Amino acid sequence: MKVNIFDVAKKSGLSVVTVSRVLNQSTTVRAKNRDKVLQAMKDLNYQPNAAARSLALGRTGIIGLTVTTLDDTFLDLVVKEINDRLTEQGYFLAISVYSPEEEATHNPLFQEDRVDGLLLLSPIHEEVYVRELELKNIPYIMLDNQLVNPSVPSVTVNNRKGGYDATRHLIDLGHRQIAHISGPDLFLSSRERELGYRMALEEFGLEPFCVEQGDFTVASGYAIASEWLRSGHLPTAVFAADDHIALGVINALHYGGVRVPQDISVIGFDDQLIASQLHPRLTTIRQPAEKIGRLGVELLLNWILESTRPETAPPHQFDPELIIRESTARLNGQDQLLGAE
Amino acid sequence: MKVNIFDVAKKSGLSVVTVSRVLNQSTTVRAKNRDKVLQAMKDLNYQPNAAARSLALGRTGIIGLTVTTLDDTFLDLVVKEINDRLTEQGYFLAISVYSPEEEATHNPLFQEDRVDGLLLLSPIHEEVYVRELELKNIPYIMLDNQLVNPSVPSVTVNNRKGGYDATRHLIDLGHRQIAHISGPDLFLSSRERELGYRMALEEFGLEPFCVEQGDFTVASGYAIASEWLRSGHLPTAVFAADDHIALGVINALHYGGVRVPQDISVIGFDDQLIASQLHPRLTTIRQPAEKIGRLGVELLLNWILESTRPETAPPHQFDPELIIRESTARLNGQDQLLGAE
DNA sequence: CTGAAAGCGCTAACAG
DNA sequence: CTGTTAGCGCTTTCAG
Repeated sequence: MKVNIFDVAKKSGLSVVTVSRVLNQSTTVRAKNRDKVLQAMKDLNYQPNAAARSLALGRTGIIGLTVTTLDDTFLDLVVKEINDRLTEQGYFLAISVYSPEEEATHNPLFQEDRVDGLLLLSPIHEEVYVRELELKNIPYIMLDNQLVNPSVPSVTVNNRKGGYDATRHLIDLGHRQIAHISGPDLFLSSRERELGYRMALEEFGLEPFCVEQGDFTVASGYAIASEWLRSGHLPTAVFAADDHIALGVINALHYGGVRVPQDISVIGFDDQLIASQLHPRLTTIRQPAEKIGRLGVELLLNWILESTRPETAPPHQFDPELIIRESTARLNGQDQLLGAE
Repeated sequence: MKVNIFDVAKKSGLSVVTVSRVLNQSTTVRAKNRDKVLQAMKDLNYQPNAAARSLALGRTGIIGLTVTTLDDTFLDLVVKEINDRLTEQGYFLAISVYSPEEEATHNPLFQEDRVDGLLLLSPIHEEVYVRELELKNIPYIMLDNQLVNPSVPSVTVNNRKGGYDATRHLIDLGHRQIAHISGPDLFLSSRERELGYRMALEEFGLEPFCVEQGDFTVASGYAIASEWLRSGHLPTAVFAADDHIALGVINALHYGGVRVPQDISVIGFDDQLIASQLHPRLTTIRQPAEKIGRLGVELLLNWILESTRPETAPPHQFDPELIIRESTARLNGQDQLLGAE
């Protein structure tokens, strides 16, 4: 049943080496012979064995990617970019979903050398993984990671600047009573976004209206804004640590008869697809997903091919981008919406 | 640098065979020797080579999964279930994202025998893949596929029943002017959901209020509902082919001053996470993601291990489930919301 | 319970 | 341009 390279050699009347050469697009094969080989392959329905190939070559051609969830626009974009770049270079991407609770050592991507390198996207307990990877000597790049460890190769987003820009946008619109709903403290990105918020306020001699802690879900934004409505103590603008929180806030405000952006401005973070489609279309901070993916692949492949660990200083970091849509407006604005995207 | 099984054998003073036995949890190794081997492995930081293993065993232990996108709650749930079940069985899941435009033959998962089997989740041009897989003789299962080909092993959802149940729910609430926004005609699921809708109406001697075609996006739902508002010709209830469309409809209606569910009821399909968090929390038809994943794995593993192609008759199909939340209510209901989940 | 030897299927020198 | 010959690292008979 299983047909191998010898069968093809026999059938084509040539040697296995020639067959192998055809397989590897070697140019040193006479056209006539190549055709013979190709014909034999087709006739026998030959499928080269990847394991044998990897063993002989000492490389698998596979790059692993770990993610914690799939239901997310940002991840989707990063992954698609990675996939495209990798395919371009003749590598194949294998994604593995793992829950943060699982032990790093349990992830089969780490177990044996199944991959030539690893990309870790938005990892949670990255220290554990780093230790494991260093021990196993697998090239890897952290993408959008949470820790700031100068010795770990990583591509990150300047969340502080994002937080600053978001807040600054609100200030520039005339707002002075600006609330912030943060993400879980566990995440550096949460802390950085909040820091950016505080920096912007400080720069203008403003105090935070209030800082509540959310958890990157619509429900948390909804609950917090509902509480504001109940207490009757409302800010004029809100910077939410992510789009889901922002959607929850807008949703609650609508229910409370408060208009966005006429009465209250709301800005999010991430540029989730859905947030750009629901009205008022959300003003937000977009993460440069493609750039992250592209650079990640570039650094990793370079490490693998040149076997030189990428420089970590200066850190590879991208600035996020302010996307102005319809959920923010000038304070007391007479329905004066800012330009949409 | 690279340490192999021989190094471990030497270091532990035993043979490679014994080391191999330890590696494979063989019970026929003296405890003392096992310890020696394990110690040597640790000392040398030994990593078994997956390629060599696969080559010798004739199997990779990897199951491939192809998806077209990642940004989706349903896919996320299915994938997580698959991942869990596979891990349980000692298999490893490798996900591959591919655009429908790519040729099946370009997908590296298909190229060489890298995987022991393949799961195709919500495939688009499945015929092409089927042909390829059959040719290459790779065990596979289609999950949530669009074509009804009785000879192809697949696990699907009864979309017709889902469409029927959704519509029936609206009818039971007293609605008679029920509109439908379908998905792209290309998808069997779209056509089936619409068919279910028509069947339910017919059963009660009702005519469709209207059937518009959407494309599974918030924007399409928004546009269509906006058009209704403009024309002033509104149904009392809407069955949207998916949650995103439903969200768009609700969003547009809100903007038009029409209340959901008091004035118009809206039901979706899929049970996307976000739709259950935004208010009014969406009444919808939930697809049995976990069941699909579980059965898919079961059938595939059975095929691989017993080398018997799964039965395709009767078809493996699950019924979706009506989830009643807040976006549907009795016709002319005095704010009479149905019970929430 | 342990080990020597023969592959698994393919590629990389090195000759011809 | 083509073929012979060794491995790549691991598992699996089959003896001991």
